[in-house]
Amino acid sequence: MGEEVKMTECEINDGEDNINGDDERIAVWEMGLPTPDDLTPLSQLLIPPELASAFSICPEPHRTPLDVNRASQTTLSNIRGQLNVLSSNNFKSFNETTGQTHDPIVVDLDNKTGAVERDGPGSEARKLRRVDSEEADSRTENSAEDPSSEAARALKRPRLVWTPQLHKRFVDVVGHLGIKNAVPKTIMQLMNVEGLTRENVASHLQKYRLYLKRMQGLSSDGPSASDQLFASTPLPQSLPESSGGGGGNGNFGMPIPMPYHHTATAGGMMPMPVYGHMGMQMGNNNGHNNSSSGNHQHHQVSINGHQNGYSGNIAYGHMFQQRDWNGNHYGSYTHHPHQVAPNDNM
DNA sequence: TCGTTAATAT
DNA sequence: CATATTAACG
Repeated sequence: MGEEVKMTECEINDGEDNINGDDERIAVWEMGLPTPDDLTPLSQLLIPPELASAFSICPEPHRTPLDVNRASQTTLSNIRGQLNVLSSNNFKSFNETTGQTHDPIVVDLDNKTGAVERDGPGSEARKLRRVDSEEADSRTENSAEDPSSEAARALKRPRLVWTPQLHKRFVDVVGHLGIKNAVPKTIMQLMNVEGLTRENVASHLQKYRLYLKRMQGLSSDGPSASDQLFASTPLPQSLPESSGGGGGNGNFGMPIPMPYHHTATAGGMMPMPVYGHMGMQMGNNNGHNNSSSGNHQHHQVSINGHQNGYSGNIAYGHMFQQRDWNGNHYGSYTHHPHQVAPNDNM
């Protein structure tokens, strides 16, 4: 069923530096926030792949700027509240290690299998879709008709792929909050990734915790080959979060990003798509190596409108598996359902 | 309602 | 088999 829809969208805001005053802090945050204009509309919103393919229609109205705006405001409000409550974690520069900043996360919507193919020039290669006997999804759009974007959202959401970037954000936020405050909702809010749900975060958090536990249990460190994603991220020093209300906690702060424009220097990171390979799985870390040897090209319609945003991206969909960046290949892909490989640059 | 944890799906 | 989603429970 779920065919693959890939989406990329973006929206993370970036923060920078620590500020002391709450007000100031907030102000900064606001600056960093995507703001309606920047937020940009996702290119496509997730739409049930099946529906899309069945009807060959492109997604709907997704979120209109208004929606985004609204969401943004909501987030902002929440964040404000949190900032006040959270006391202070001083936000600091974000990635000192990587030296990268957060990018807005982009959710890439791309359809692969079933999508809108109709136009496709030769896209005959339709992977065979299961006989559509009844696959046609009985449920059309009648039930709830809320043309609003919410409805669309409500419909089945494509499988979220935690790209390294997303995970990075996640880890950063968790580290920032401290174990105690790191709960799904808060994390989700701070990540400020559009399209990311509490459930998504909760699920990932679950895995993350298990990972940490494992790690901790097993002697020092040695990121097993497994946990590709986690292995690449620096473990937060789980410090017992202290701050409950007070003020500084012993936590180091992680920053949550702000307004910086990413310099698109020659680095080679652009927000684009590297769809090619790599979903996640890195044995060790990084380096971005995406050579473009990639073969698959999808158009990533990223509509990034952000000016300063950073972009990370969320990805849905399936993709072929990950190959190696360096030369290692993983052998496990028997039949991978789908994964989209986003671009990650951490 | 939210956060966890277990089960189920892909 | 790994990872993400859905269900169940406190």
